[in-house]
Amino acid sequence: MNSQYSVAVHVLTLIDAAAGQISSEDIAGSVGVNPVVIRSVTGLLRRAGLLTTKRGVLGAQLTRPSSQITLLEVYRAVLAPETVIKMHQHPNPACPVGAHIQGVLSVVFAEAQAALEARLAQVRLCDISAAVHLQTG
Amino acid sequence: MNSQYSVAVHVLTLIDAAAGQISSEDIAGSVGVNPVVIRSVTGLLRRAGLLTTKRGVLGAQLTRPSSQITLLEVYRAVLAPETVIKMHQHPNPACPVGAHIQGVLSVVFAEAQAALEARLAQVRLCDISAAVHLQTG
DNA sequence: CGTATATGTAAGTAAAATATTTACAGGCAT
DNA sequence: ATGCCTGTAAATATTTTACTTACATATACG
Repeated sequence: MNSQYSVAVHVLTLIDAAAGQISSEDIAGSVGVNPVVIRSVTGLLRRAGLLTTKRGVLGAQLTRPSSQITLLEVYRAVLAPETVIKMHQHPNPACPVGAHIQGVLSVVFAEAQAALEARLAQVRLCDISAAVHLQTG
Repeated sequence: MNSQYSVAVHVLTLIDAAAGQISSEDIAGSVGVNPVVIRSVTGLLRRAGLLTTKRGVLGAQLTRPSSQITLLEVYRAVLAPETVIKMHQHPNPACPVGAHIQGVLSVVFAEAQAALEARLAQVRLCDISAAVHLQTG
């Protein structure tokens, strides 16, 4: 798994706090990466319908209040892996266990993934913003 | 995340089915990797107390019935990541959001991880064995 | 006792996934 | 028209993962 998901939440938190008036370069400065990385992430979030941006125009706007955006939606937006648990790729189909282990494990891993996603669905972007600003004092 | 976890479950399933009388080369043939990879995984499982092996002696034995081994124990045994969700590494401490986002996200990610692990704790090795052998017919 | 065979482990190489950077196109505003 | 911003492609670098080779160590059996 890459760090796009974590970056995406950071980006959305900044946009939420800045009320949209923030450049990809400013965001990049806070996240600690190249502005190109930020624009790549905002592109994913835009295609997922979580924010709007315009070529040539500074800023980004959330399409909904942060109280109506869950971390699961963000997870899906950045095309994070279907299952975070990785499967080995070349079991031997000539072996009874090798032939069926992937099918069995894919069910188990999907259940574990569903449990993880259900937890992410319970956290809203506004919860992240609130927690961050609490610590800011 | 690497595929050691998935391989470990496969290995344990084979040992369970073979009642211990199986070589790392045979296991490698079923898993589809080099025997060295198998011995590396059995090493982790041995150090975690899930099985015993001996230098020079063919085979591996589970230390407990497969009904008393959960997939969470296997997960921990192979030193799978503390959290499967990856965090970005260099947020800017001079920015209020950058300074606190890691602390906030680490809590959220830990909760999601706990949900995933709780699900893995509910699956026993014998459940995997049973599911595999059902499909074998 | 010594040979064959098994596991344990280190080390080196190859391949793949991530991260980073450069370059530039497209669009808006003053 | 110029400057500034976002969008995107492409190249490079870095890191992680996978795979392989080599060999040490231990046991069993003739």
